Amino acid sequence: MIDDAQSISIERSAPVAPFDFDLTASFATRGLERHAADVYESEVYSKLLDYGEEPALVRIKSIGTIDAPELEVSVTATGGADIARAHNVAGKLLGVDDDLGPFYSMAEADTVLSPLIREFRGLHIPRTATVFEGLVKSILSQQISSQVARVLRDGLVDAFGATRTIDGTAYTAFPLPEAIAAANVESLRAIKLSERKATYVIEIARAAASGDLDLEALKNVPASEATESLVALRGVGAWTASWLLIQALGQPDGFPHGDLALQRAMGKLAGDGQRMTAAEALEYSRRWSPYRSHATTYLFAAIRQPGGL
DNA sequence: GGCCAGGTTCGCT
DNA sequence: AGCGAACATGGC
Repeated sequence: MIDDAQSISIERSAPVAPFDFDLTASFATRGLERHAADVYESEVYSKLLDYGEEPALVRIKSIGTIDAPELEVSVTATGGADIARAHNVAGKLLGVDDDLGPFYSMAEADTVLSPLIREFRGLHIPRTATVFEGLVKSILSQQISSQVARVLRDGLVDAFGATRTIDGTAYTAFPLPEAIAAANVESLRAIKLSERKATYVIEIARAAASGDLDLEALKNVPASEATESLVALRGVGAWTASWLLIQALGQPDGFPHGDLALQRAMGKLAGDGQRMTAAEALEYSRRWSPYRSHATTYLFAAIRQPGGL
């Protein structure tokens, strides 16, 4: 393979301790070497970022410890990529600024959470590179098993994402709204989306690409307002919106009480063993407010473990 | 082979 | 407002 022309910029950064690099990177990739546009292998977390100019490859490795964390972040730019922007996004991908302290203080006294914060100490909340990425991934995940969702996400990235070869390895970025906006329903059906999901994703991509919908702006508004805007989109309900608060918008108190896996986990950990209803899960979760984004993340860390909840 | 997965919308009462 | 059906695919 022939590498594209490139320049490299390396910076060090210190996440807020405690920070477990392996746990956090593994959570971002669902324990896989590759998950959609994210790669985590040989102790390096990497992701090709595409903002419409030339893509930039971010590579992050740990050069510290859980209690004295330090990261080395390299940005490899092909052509005229925006290196400063890539460095800025890189830290957010693994939630380096995420301060676990207040959550841990609350969770220590909680019968459900206290074992989880010990088991997953140093897990930060990963963030998608763009709100669009989080939104599309969430829509693809609706109703189906995580196995099927993975097939859909990988298929979408492979079909519509920009690819660059760097140091002999091919990386693919999450597709830009423009790329999906230009697609048709049939091409998304070909990668196994239902006609309905295909329609929703194309509609949202077109709104984002045209500028009618400014998803990034949702990072700067209150959670209730962001939820209202998201739910107004066809294909987005309460479950999807709450996951976006957690995974894309950086809100502290998101809670997807409609989530079946979460309801099952809470039934086992805090109930009679049977799955909680959505209303029961929501009611129980109030004691974790305003740290429910963290609570959700730690519950899912347990859920996703082999043989987990 | 049928049923269920990390839901949502649409069309009926 | 509330309820049921349809949706697509992979695993058990």
